[in-house]
Amino acid sequence: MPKYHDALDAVLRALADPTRRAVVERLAKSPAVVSELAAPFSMALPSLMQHLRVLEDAGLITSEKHGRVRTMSLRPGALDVLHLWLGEQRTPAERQADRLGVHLTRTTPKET
Amino acid sequence: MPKYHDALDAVLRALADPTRRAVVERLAKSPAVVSELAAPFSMALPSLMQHLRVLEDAGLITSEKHGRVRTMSLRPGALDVLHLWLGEQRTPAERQADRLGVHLTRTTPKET
DNA sequence: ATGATACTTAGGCATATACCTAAGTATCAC
DNA sequence: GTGATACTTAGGTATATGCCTAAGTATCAT
Repeated sequence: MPKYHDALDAVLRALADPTRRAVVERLAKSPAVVSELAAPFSMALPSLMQHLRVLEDAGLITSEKHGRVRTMSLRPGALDVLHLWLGEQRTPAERQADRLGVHLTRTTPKET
Repeated sequence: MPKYHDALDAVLRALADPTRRAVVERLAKSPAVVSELAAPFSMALPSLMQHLRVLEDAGLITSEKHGRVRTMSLRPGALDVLHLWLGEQRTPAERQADRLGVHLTRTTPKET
């Protein structure tokens, strides 16, 4: 029953970390092998690997190993669950605006 | 410079917790006072308050106190930053599909 | 003024996270 | 076979997170 929520939870937890988000951003461009993914970070390899595992467990990425090289890819549609949830959290006011096809200029958060 | 990323980070961290997500979902319907928000949870009030604070610090919700009652509301547009980021993480294949106006039937995640 | 309400503040604790180093294991190149 | 390469596995640590109880503070009701 809580399939959807569990998936959403895993995805959000995974994306809550900057390193993992950076990996997702990189993989959005194209697949890459572990060492390529690790290169931009000052982190030890095992640490980065943990992040990759979290992403894979969340279903955000997939991997395939050929020889000693593992290639990681962003799972197409993996972010759909988030997109879906996001759509449900629109305030009544926003829904109204949607209906009218209005684009509101947002009141900015406080700081510029 | 990292304004956007900081905001995104705060939002994602805030949404990574199920309790906080539940609060957001509740507030998406309408504003509510603290005790209303706390009611559905078995959690002690101070614990729930901490969550509310995280949400407010992330800019997801706002609050106003009148007398001894504090009313919390979902900040319209607060989730825009996430929506935006999400749009950027589409794979080349997905972008292609977008361009064609194609709706792919997703390969489901492994478990039904 | 007195008690009940509706939060708030102030510690404290236990588990979860993010990292690291050291020591494998499997391939690949010679 | 040997060494280099590309991960993997196995602990271990330090901080962050989530939750709690106890003790306020500010309002509101009588």
